[in-house]
Amino acid sequence: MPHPKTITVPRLNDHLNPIAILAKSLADENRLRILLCVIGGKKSVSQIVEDLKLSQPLVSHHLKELKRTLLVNIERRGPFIYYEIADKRIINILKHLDELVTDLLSKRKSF
Amino acid sequence: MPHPKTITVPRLNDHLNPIAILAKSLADENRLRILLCVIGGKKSVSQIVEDLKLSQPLVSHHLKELKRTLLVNIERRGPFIYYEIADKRIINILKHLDELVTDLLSKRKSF
DNA sequence: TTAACATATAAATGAATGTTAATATGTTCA
DNA sequence: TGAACATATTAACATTCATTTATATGTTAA
Repeated sequence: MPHPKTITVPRLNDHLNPIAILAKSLADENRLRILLCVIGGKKSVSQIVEDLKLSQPLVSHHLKELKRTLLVNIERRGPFIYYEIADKRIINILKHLDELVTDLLSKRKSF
Repeated sequence: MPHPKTITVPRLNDHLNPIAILAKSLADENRLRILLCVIGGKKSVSQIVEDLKLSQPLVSHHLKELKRTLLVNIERRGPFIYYEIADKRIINILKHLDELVTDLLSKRKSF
């Protein structure tokens, strides 16, 4: 008869390394822009390049990292390669981070 | 009469830099361990050092970064300096990251 | 096959980062 | 004061990382 409330931080300690890897993948502004850019649905690399005004090798580089950390999925269609968000929950996490950082900053001056 | 559902990602795009900075602060396993270490309440540096078996300069260094990104607060009492979590919402965010990364990894093989 | 296009990869570079060892700063108490 | 302790800072180092430039791979269509 364990009470749910007694479990404060379930198993978090056992997964710190993958959590850190995932956080690192989110720790770059251009990667975040790319992630948000493919929220709406699949987009080709060239579409992302055009939308974000970033160089093609830079976008490919970051897409490779996002793919490595499983945050995006790939689909090849003809000469185009389409990327899409692998799991939309990441957007909610970004929203939570945004709320938190906004509150933290409103109480202090700056980073 | 805008429909709520039309707003997909509210304002997230305007805050990508602080979000990335916050994510970077979470992107290190030792910093995550230190964060979890001070969940329960204020802890001195030497207590953290002993709990985590990390060197004192290393703990001080990471605490400085956690403080810079506003994730911990400080209270000086005598020769001791106590650190505590600034906002417990960060724990929920870590839980969400954990759930997500667990699911992602269960579908694929590895990072 | 070749030309044109889409994407990935490689090499190079500067900057940032995590860690260790050594030292400095700051506080308390005798 | 000075000794003992708690914490911070510095210097040095190796490693990682973001970016640019140049080039390679792969696909389609003529």
